[in-house]
Amino acid sequence: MTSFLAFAELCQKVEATAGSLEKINLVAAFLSSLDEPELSVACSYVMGTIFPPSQSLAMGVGPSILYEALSKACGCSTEQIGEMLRATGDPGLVAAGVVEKRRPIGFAAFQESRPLSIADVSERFMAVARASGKKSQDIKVKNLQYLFSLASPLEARYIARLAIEDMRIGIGEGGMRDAIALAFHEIGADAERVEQAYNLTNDMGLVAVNARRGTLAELSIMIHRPIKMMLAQLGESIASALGEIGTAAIEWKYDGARVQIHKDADHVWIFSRRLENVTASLPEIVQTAKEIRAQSAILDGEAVAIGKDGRPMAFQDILKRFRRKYNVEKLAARIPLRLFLFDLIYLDGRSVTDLPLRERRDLLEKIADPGILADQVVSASKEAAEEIYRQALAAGHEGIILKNPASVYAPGKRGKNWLKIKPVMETLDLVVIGAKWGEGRRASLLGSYRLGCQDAATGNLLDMGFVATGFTDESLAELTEMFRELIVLEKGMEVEIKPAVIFEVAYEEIQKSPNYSSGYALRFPRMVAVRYDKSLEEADSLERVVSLYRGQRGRVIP
DNA sequence: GCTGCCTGCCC
DNA sequence: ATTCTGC
DNA sequence: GCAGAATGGGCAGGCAGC
Repeated sequence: MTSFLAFAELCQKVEATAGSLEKINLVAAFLSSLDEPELSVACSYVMGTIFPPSQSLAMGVGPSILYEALSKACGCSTEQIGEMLRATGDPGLVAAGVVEKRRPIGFAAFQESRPLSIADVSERFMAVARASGKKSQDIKVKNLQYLFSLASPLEARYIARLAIEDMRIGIGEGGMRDAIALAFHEIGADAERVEQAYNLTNDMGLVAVNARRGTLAELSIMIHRPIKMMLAQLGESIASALGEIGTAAIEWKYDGARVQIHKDADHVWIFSRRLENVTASLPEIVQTAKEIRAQSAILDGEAVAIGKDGRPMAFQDILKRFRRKYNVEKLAARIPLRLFLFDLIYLDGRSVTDLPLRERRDLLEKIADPGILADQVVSASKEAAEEIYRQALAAGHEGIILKNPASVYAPGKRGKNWLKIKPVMETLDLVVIGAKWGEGRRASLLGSYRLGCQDAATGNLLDMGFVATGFTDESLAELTEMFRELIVLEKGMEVEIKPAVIFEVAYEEIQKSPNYSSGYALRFPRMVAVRYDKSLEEADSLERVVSLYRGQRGRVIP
């Protein structure tokens, strides 16, 4: 039985190591020392996941519950915790610091308590996840409290990060893949096989156990078990994408939500991008899938809300359908979803991932009606691609995807065989009116900035959300120093800033917002330039935001 | 029973 | 989702 | 070029507090 302290020490070493090969060596050596149940748990934990998606369990713990548990376990105030968080930018260090100052527990109690094992922690996490109903928050808190009251500072550091499933030690799916391959290579594991097994099961613990037993090959595609979806990479331009791919299969990039449909006779399951089972929310997609002319199949596509005018509804409307549990039929009538299938993964008992796209498409066309297929044009012509792009945007969608017709279906891969092309939107010049202190690599830096537009009628600034990407580490440090002098108010992790600086901000779309005073917010905002040359009065107005909002759907490329 | 906060997950 | 960064 | 980290808006559901 391995102690949790050993796991925590591993995490500490991995976190402190810069080189990825060295990290992988450390993890691999640790994995080799574990028994089977521990191995399964440790693999998930190192990556910062507690439960594989197949278990349909969630911790239900975020910062709020974590800090409540910490304050109760150690007898400190939430204010103290807030201060430590601002100073360290790391929930793990907060936990370690708080546990260190924990009121000492009685000597007898200390003597009796065994050191925490990996299994102990895993049991408590299970109890946390299972708690539901009245008083469930208390149960979650009490279980975490128990762990923190027994933990050393180092253990607490990683219990805290695990509880919110955010490890940040530099090992993700790729690192764990390599570590498992290294730990069990003598039994026939290699990175390729490990990755494949993971992409087909989405459960790293299961993969590790099978790697150790030498049974990786047994993890194969099965109906009802979702597999990782193939993803598109951002292409630079239509011309460069055609240059890479040559003759390409060109499809619209729909503004919808990805669905993976499993059909077995009359049974249908639908999985989302994160491989959640969303079948119950999407009855009309289930119905549509039943009409597929195959005994069994796994299909890939996009669910899109289409309004009465035949045009796509706002993405926000699609969100009202996904994961809905109540009033499903009522919402389905108001926000009907249409299915656009673009790929086939499995057909009548056999995986077709190894077939080239063009053959998968041929099979797909045989089993599905044209009405539920994404249109596809195979062409090497830049003009043809540009015309499809224009049509997609005019129809209110995001752009196009160019696919290599000779490529296999690569689960979980984001590669050059699928390239997405999206328009660059206009930018807005917005006033920085607030900020939030960052965490992790952005500890003690302002890591996120609140933006406002001018309200010409009143002369007030109205906020329209935050921007937190587009900064280099260097620019973030400079901006923090500059804004430090402009802070007018601090509360918690947020600060209010004297309006003086203008950010030029790019975005994909303007959305209606119930959360910001302007009534609008940006979808995927990113900072593209600090406009030192612009004065406050030159910031964009709400009027301009509204006019861009009205004109953005069905946009025409000049 | 209503409201607001928290969490997880869609992009 | 987007973006930056270290390897 | 890949993998990891740090961060965005908005929705439903679940729960707590009133």
